[in-house]
Amino acid sequence: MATTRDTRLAVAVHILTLLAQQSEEDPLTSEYIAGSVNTNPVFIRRVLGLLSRAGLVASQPGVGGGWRLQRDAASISLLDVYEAVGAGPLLALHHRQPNPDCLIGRNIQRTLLHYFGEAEVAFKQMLARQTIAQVLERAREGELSPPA
Amino acid sequence: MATTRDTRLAVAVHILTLLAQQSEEDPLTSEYIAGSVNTNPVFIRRVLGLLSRAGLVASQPGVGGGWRLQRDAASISLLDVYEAVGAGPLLALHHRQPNPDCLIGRNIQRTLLHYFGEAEVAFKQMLARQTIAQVLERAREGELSPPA
DNA sequence: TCTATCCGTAACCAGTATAGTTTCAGATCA
DNA sequence: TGATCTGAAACTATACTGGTTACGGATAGA
Repeated sequence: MATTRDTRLAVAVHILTLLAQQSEEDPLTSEYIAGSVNTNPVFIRRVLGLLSRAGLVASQPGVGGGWRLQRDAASISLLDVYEAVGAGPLLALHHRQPNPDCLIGRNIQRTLLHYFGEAEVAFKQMLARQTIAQVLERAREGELSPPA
Repeated sequence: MATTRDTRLAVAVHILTLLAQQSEEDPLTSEYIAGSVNTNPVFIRRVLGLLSRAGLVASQPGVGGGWRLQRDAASISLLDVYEAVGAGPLLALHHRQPNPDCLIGRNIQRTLLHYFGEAEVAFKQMLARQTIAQVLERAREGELSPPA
């Protein structure tokens, strides 16, 4: 199956939140994590590979091995995670170069880059204020409120 | 060809900017617009259909027909356009339901919805401040600066 | 040293979305 | 009546996401 949209950020945050509630001495395997996310271990390892390259997690192979956080959950912002999974720009420009013989055509892309860029900055600034520790806390709080 | 990312917002803003510099009596055809965007008229008409349903443009069939703005360019924000083209949420959640037997699994999606939602609001608030009139003005300004 | 476990990665596949293309019915105007 | 333009359907090529299988290499423990 595929349902097509990129879910790597959601999965990455899920993974990091799992690791954040785990003790240092008890790493989680990609198999276990896949069970919580409800997907397959290979996809989890692919995402963990991105997080590892960004220095957010580290792995240990072999019996009793698995993954653990490399940084305090309160120091990992969602922007860190967003950048770690390497998502492209939020808004795409034209696939093909617009017509350079047209006033709008030859200026639109630079202009869009400016305005789209401002919106993306606002988006990232908000992500920068949110941390894995907050996500974990809020997920725990969800348990307290009576189920609807 | 396809290059896959959704370019409808970029194309929609391009279209509206073209129409914004056009006089009321001289509508533009989808064929002409396609020439500026450098794509085919059918795709342009598909996007124009969305803008039309949102009340931003109107069409007239027949000889001398075409498209014109229905609202002042200064009153059309990029958020209006964004919503008109009906883009989905910026950040996807998991494709499959996470494991409900896991604390994180059963709370992560609601939690992500909250934090992702805040980032999306910030993004949209910025788009709401930008107008087609500004885009047109900035595209014209680009002409004045010496080419690099 | 041997074996079980776990990572790391490649390869391949299925499902889906974008947008290019062709085609044609219907509206409008001269 | 005929030229022009919209509106929409149908089909296609391309590319992306993530599911799946497979296997090499590292590690720990018996």
